[in-house]
Amino acid sequence: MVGLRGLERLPIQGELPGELPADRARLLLKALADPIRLEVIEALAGGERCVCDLTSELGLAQSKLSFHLKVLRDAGLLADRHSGRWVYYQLQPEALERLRGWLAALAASCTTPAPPCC
Amino acid sequence: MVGLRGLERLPIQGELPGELPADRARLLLKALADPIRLEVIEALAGGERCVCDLTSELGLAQSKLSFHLKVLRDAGLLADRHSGRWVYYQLQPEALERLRGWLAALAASCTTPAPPCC
DNA sequence: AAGTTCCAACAACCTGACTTGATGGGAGAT
DNA sequence: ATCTCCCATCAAGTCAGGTTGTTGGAACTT
Repeated sequence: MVGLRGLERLPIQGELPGELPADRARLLLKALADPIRLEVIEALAGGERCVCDLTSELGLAQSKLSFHLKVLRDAGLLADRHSGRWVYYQLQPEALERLRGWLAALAASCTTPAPPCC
Repeated sequence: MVGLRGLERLPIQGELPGELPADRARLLLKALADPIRLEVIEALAGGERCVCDLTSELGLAQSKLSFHLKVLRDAGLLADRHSGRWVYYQLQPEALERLRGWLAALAASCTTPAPPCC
């Protein structure tokens, strides 16, 4: 599997309190750090899409796409919606926003000069 | 090696024009998506540090830390500064900011409902 | 000069993530 | 009921990325 190593089942979906622990940030980053998943993300940036639609647009094997969609969904980056025999996926702006907040916190005071050292 | 696969030597360091192509974003994300590198990043969030300092604080083999520092540096996330026989590393807020911008663009219109499908 | 410390780079090994192909379930159509 | 389509899941194989130990250069000390 993928974005995991012992922390796959923390309560990911419902977590709005801006603060994002490092482990959670790592899960998001790991989910995003794959070329195919980035294509999926960018395809979904325009709005919700169904799986069959993504399959043909990205030219991926169904099994392959399904694998990557699961990784993104487990990370909380995507939400799925079932309708008939189709499944629609949507990018979750909250997840992106939390990651942005984490990045902003890092940048806040990183330019402090180094102490004398050793 | 790591954050690469054919695009390791694009001009990474000097690139302020807010726009961040997907390939570049992927390089940043891949560099960040590692537990050890996240520890390094967080250690540097407080300000510049020398390598020997990081080695002892994170309890890492010198070779291992050097490997990860190179990945982060190649991605443009870190800048190094040599002084005597010491090397100081600093987090680059511009890189973080560019990534934040990329994330913001993704979130902009991702909640558009799906077209009828198939 | 020789010795020591700090750090980067290399080769070989190894683990874990990704790929591939196949199987199975759910929902609609005939 | 049967068939078809859409999608998730599984097992097995592949391979890129990370680890480990070592080597070597640069800078300072004695």
